[in-house]
This record gives sequence, structure tokens and C-alpha cells, in this order.
Amino acid sequence: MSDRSNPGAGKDRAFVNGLARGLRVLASFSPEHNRMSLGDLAKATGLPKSTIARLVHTLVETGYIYVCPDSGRYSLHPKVLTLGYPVMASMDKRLVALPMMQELADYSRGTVSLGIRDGLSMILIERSRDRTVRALPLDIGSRIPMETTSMGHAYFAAAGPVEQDSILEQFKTHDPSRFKEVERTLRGAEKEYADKGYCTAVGIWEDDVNAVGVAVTLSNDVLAAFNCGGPSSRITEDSLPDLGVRLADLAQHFQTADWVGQLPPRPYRGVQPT
Amino acid sequence: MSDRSNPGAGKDRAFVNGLARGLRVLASFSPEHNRMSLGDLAKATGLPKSTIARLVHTLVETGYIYVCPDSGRYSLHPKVLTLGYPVMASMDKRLVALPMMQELADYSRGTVSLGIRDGLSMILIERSRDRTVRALPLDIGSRIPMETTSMGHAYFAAAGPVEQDSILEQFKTHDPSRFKEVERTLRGAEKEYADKGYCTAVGIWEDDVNAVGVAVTLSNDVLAAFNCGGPSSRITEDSLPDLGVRLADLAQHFQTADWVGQLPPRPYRGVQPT
DNA sequence: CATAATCGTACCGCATAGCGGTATAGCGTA
DNA sequence: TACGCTATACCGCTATGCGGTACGATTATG
Repeated sequence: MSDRSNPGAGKDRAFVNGLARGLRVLASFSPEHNRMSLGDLAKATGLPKSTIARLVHTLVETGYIYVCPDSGRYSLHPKVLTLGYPVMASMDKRLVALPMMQELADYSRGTVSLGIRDGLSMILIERSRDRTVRALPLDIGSRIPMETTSMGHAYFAAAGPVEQDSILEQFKTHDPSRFKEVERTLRGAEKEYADKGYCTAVGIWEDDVNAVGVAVTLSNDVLAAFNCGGPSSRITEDSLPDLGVRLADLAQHFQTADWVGQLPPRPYRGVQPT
Repeated sequence: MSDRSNPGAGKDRAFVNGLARGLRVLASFSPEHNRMSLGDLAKATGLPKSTIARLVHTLVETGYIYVCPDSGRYSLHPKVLTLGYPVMASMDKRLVALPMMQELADYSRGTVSLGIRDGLSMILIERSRDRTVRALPLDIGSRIPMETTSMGHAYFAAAGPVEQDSILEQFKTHDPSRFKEVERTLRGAEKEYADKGYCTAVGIWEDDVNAVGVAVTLSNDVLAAFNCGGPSSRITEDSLPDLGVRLADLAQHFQTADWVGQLPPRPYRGVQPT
């Protein structure tokens, strides 16, 4: 039968099914399902139980999954974090933005984040939160939708026409029913960005959340976007213009910051897995 | 032949070679080798070129690797960050430590980090740096050795006897020649920790780096350790006792901080990969 | 300008590695 | 006791991943 259980073509001689499926197992963990049994994983991935058993066995052997001592269930091992490390390091310029982000977070009493695009969503790669608030910011690695967030809007607005077209194309194929509305929204965001230099999002992602967004370019020519926002009780709609220009300011300072663009003198003293 | 090219047994019916090899490809990227050709990857992993081509093809299809538009080489896609997100989220209590970490980083004019163990090294899961310094802290997901860092020492000291034995056992099999020395070092660290409540490391990891370390327990009964350190020009040896007690204080405050232990009211609004 | 060393892609026969059905054994619960 | 849930074991089949080797296109080297 050779179903790759993947959207797309049928048979691809060069497609290693076991690898793709194993990655699907890893990706099927989520914050609310971080401890799963083989059955859970089978359900989550749609793969037969025996296949799951084999894949999980392999992932345990390689150390990316471990068995919880108490519950006996399977969980992601922190080792998976090391896979992402080179990505973080390749975008190390974002670290020079951290102090500025923290400053703005304190000033606005909200959260300031930085994210890049993956598909139709934004992935957070850095965040600072106000010191007084107890609420947790979305963590590094989490996804937020592009079409309903100020960060996503700013990103889209700053993207080149070819990327914009590609994004819209993806939206069209992904959710045709909402496409018209999404396109209108994003084009509107583009205009707003051109006019004011930032995008605002008032309760469109979640009812009581207001935010502004501004795009920047990371060192290696990757486009990214900041946002600054929080619950409407702290980030009022009236304050958005002020925060918008401040965030745009931050972005420009970050953009023009002199940056050697290389790792610190101390080289990466990486250690072998074990 | 069926060599898994992995340490360990020969044939394991339930071991999916393709998956393990694909993960090895992902893991072979590093900060200084973040753009690799098929040949580079073949060299790095020791796998034949055609095998690499297949694995990379699969990883590109699944979106974990992309081809750099300019160089045409392969690079990790930020999407790999999302694999680690559930891990971060499961240790969300560390976020309440962030303000305290920042405060101590500012006070000490150094860097404060939090890490957990993987094998014989520590993986950083959070860091704060002093706002004035230009040097970059080690980033989230990076590894530092256990036997030569204050963080590792504190972790070892706070680990239970069974875990300690397991660690030492691993050291013995991994590098027998250094085992005696390492054991002595770690046992000494244990004693120091019992005496003072923190571990110090004066230029043992790198010549001009001083640091102190203290262990804590994260929400889900995972052991972790803070460190606070920096170049000797900023973190003098004389200041270590002061920083040690302050870090121990931080750890205790963090430890006893009331923590609902649940995600914020806003649930994880995860988005599908595409 | 030619040589050499890459690069990535393609082909292809082979054997086996991975597949997925089903069956079993161990817990804890209803 | 019977059930639901674990994970594990077994096993025949063939599709599947394997790794040679070869090719055309680039880029670097002499």
C-alpha cells in the first residue's frame, strides 16, 4: 500500500518513511499531552500500535524520549532542546535585543516577543515579560497564528511580494472558506504598516488581548517581527499608538545596532551527547 | 551487515534505523556548522552519501531542514524549535524565576542560567544576562559539561545517591582515564555544597571564568541547577561567597514560591504545522 | 583554459528492515 | 470475574530503504 500517511504524492523512492513517522511521533507531544502511552500516540498520529511501539522504542534508545519513572508513560526528553540550539545560535543577534525588549516590557507592563514565520504561523524565539505580572508569556518555540496577531500582521506587511503571494496561496489551499477574509485582513495590515510603521491588533486574537507589531531583519537575512501586548486591563487600546512607535523605535535601534555577527570569543564548547 | 552505526547491540528487530539516522543528521548541525552540504553531512555522520541524500530529502519534505536560497546548502529550519516547546512548557515554573535571575544578573554583572542534566552534561533551559555586558550568554539548548562547571557540580551534589552512582558509572565507561579525577572532583563538590550551600568553580571550565552553582527542584520533580558567573574581570573570586549565598537565596525563594502549577488561563492556542 | 574537486541527482538490483496484523501477559479497575 | 488498559512478543510478507556506482553541472584550483 505504501501510504506515507502524508499529504502529497504517493510513492517517492527517496522518502524515508520511518524517519517522517518518528518525527510525527515527536511532534505529537504538546503542553497538555506531554505524557503519553503507546495507545495515545497511536491515536494522535493515526499509526498502528505496533509501528508506534517500534518508533518509540527507537526514540527511547536514542534518548529523545524517556519513560516517566512513576507513570510509566512516555515523555519528551529535554535532549530535544539541543536539536534547536543551532537554530537559536544562528539567530544570536536577537540577544542584543533582549535588554531593549525587557525595558519595553517593563514600561508597557506587558509582554514583548520576537518571532519568525513557519508556514502560516509565527514561532516565538524570544520573549520578555513585565516583572510585576504573574501571567506567563508564551514560551520560546510556541506557535501563534499569523492572521490574527499583530506579530503576524507586521511580518506579512514587511515580507516581499513573492513571500506574500506564497503565504496567501497557502492560506487559500489550507482554508479556502476563510481565504477572502484573511486576505482582506492581511492586506489591511500591510496598509496600516505602511502608514504608521506598526500594526495593531485589538482583541482579534483573543478578546481581551491588545498588541502592536513591528518587523525586523535578523542577521542572516531572516525576516522576523516583534510584538508588544497583553491583557486589555494593562495594555489599553489608547496606549497602542505610544507602544507602536516605541516598538518601531526598538526595532530600528536593533536593526542598526552594530553587531559583529559572530559568536563570542569563547567558542561553542559543545559536549558529546553522553 | 545491518550496522546501526550505533553503540550497542547488533540486531534489534524493533529498532528503526532510518529514524535514528535521520535524528543523527539533525543532531550533526552545530553553531559553527549550521549550513552543510550533503557531503559535509556524510562526513559528519559517517553515513554514505546516497543515504544522506535520502534522509535529507525526507527532512526537507517534512520541513525540519530547508535549503538556503543563496548558498544552496542545507540548514536547520526553525520548525525544530517547536519540537522542544512541550519540554519548555512542562518546566514552566522556571519562568517565575526569570525576574529573580535578571535581578541577580544585574547585581553581579554576570550571567545567571538554569539547566538540567542530560547524560554527562547540563542543558541550559533559561538564562539572564547583565544588561551592560556585550558578551553573549550561552543560549537555551546549549550543553555545558557537568564535571567542570559549578552548575554541574551543584546538580551532582543535590542528586540522590542512585543518580550519582549512575552518573559516575557513565563517566567510568565513557572516559575511564579521567574517571578517578572526575570522581574526586564531584565528591569534593558534594562536600562543598553540603558545607556552604553552593558550589564554586574558579577557572576550571575556562581559565578566566568564575561561577557559583545551586540546585533546585522544578515543578515536576526534575532536578535542576542555577549558576551565576562570568569572566573573572567582572566576577572576582572574592565575590563568589556573596554571590553564592545570594544564589542560594534565589533558589530557595524560587523553590518555595507558590505556583499554581498550571498553564495560564489562556490555553495553548497551538496551530497546525502549516 | 583545462583539470580537479565539489556539488546534487539519478539509477538499480538486492536483501532486509520495517511493516502491521494478531496474540500474549501483566496491572489496576469496575 | 471480566474488562479495559498497559506493553511485549511473534511472524510472514514485500515494499522499502540501502549503498554501491554513474552522471551532468558548478565551482575551485593549477
